[in-house]
Amino acid sequence: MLTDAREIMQNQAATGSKARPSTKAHNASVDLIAVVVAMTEHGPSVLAVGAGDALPSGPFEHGHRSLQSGLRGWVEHQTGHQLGYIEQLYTFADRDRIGEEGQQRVISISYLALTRAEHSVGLRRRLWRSWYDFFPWEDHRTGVPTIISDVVEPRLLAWASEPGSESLRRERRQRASFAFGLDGSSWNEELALQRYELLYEAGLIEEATRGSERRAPPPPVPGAKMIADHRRILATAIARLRSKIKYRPVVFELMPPVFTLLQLQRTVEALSGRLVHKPNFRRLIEQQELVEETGETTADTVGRPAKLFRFRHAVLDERVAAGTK
Amino acid sequence: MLTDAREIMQNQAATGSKARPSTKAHNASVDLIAVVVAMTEHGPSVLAVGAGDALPSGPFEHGHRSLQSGLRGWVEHQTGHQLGYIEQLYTFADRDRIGEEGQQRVISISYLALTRAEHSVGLRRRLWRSWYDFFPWEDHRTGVPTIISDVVEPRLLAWASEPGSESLRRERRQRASFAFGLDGSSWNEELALQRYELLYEAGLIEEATRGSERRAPPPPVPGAKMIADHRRILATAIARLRSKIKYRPVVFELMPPVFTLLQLQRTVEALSGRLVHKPNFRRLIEQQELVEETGETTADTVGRPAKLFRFRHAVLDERVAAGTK
DNA sequence: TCCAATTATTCTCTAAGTGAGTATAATGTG
DNA sequence: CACATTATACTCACTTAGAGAATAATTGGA
Repeated sequence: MLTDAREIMQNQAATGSKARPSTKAHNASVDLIAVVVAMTEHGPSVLAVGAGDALPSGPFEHGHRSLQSGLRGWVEHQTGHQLGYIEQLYTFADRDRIGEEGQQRVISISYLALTRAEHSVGLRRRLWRSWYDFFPWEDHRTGVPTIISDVVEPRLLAWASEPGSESLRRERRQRASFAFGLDGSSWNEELALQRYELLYEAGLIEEATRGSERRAPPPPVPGAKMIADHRRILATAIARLRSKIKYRPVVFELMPPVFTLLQLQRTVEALSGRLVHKPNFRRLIEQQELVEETGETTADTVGRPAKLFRFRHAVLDERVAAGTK
Repeated sequence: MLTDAREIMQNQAATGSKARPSTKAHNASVDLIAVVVAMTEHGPSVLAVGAGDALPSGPFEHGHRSLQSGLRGWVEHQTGHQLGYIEQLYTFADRDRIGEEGQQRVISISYLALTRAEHSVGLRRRLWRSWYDFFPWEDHRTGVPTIISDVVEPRLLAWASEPGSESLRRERRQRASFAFGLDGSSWNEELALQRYELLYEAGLIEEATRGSERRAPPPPVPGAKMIADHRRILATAIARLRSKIKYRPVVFELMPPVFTLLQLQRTVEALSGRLVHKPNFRRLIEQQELVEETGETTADTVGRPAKLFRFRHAVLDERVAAGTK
């Protein structure tokens, strides 16, 4: 069907400067990359492979019914994890990765998947790592991390003071303040990607200085590195998830079937990287009718026993907006 | 760089059932598809090619610096339009479109682009069509369109009454009510994609009954058809744009450099398909400081002259959230 | 047994935001 | 100069969101 459109386009393009003489199909290899998130004892964690510095990924194959099922198959077969929720993140073409034939480019399609760590089956090699290992400046649950005032802020200010036009310097200072909540700005947890990109641009991310050996790069800001652009993809996933939990009930994909409201709150806090007001959180959850009581209570720990709840799957049909803002 | 990751994955996969023996690259051809939106005299319009039933699209080429610049190049050279704002929509692999060699699949990457119709240069063949030509049920500016109560609702209810389990029928009724604001539900303009998918699933969209000639399809609901899945891509774009204008100042990409507040309001209304309260709209725009006065006023029409405004481009740096909710 | 510590749960208060209506101002037209 | 028309300003009720205080039900030990 689409051939019609392409022919039309090429006929039109024939009058432009980018006209292509032939109808030869243009080839690329397609990679599927997954950011698989689960809650572990170490906090919000991501499934890593290799030396713990790579996201699961694999080529899109003919046997795959669709992109999404291809990804699902890869992750399930490799790690024994059933992915509950899958969402496409972004598609990009890496300019620097030309295949040997020169006629090949790599298209990477990245996904965010949510699961539970217990869904792990078998003993295959895998690694859950807290995403704050990769982004230590993103965890504000116990206040603004010291790394920001000790390392990030001075280095960004140094970068913003490099020789150049005054307007460039002011713009850099402004972007740094905005992204990291410096000066009067407030911290916005959804800016995870912008923060990573800013540090990358400032040369403070290890991945940014790989390959180009022109001059000695400045020592990078703390945070575990990843191969290729995987850390950027992870930052994209974090930003997307932090935004999404506010208007869609996706947190429950990370929860056990039955949980207390505090456990739910802790999960939301772990994802967003900041604490929430407990009574307000409860009010929000209950007035949205996201959960229903099981009738049971916990007895395991100290303090008053908490009621147990389960997710009301019916809300998925009932409403459009429902989340944990 | 990514080769590392892929090798790791394949080593792991070797223990799974989907192990692939070779490292042979998997090929696909990549199509870029653009939904180019502008305001014309006919309302919110989309750039169509061919018989007005196809979105501009073209293959991703080696000369393209990136996917986005590839798309930009295609559209600019074909239509003379400068695309201000480009945003990736979705990437999908069409199962039914296998290339002649059998070793080929088509990956389509769709984009939403915003421009102004006046940016048109030259006389190349092109066509602006109101997007309500394709989705007549989406325009609620003059009340609920009659097509909903006259055609959509009865046909959907008939579909929801087909033989099957009672739970299936109830679920269908519920989805129809939710998507189209029937019964007690209220209309939600952001559900454009869900509505199209529901009609498609119910066999009421012409594209849904193409190819399969098993039995006589029911007559489709009014609305211009498009080739392949282009109408679905357009629905995705509409939904995305209707959502986005609420929290990001993207409307201004569609506005002339200088405009009145009423013109801005009419544009927002045209996009969202519903009327807004004029005083509240003004209050919102002004308190967000999205615009600044030029000092001039209009003199062209009847009534009190309106102040002219221009977009404050500074807001793009200042804030994260800024829109026309 | 009873008090302290701990966690759960409910309420209140306030500020800010949103939806809807009303009033006033400035222009052109008959 | 009344009047239609569009622009602009103001008000009010209602809902939502942030923050703190108060009360309830447990466990662990003095």
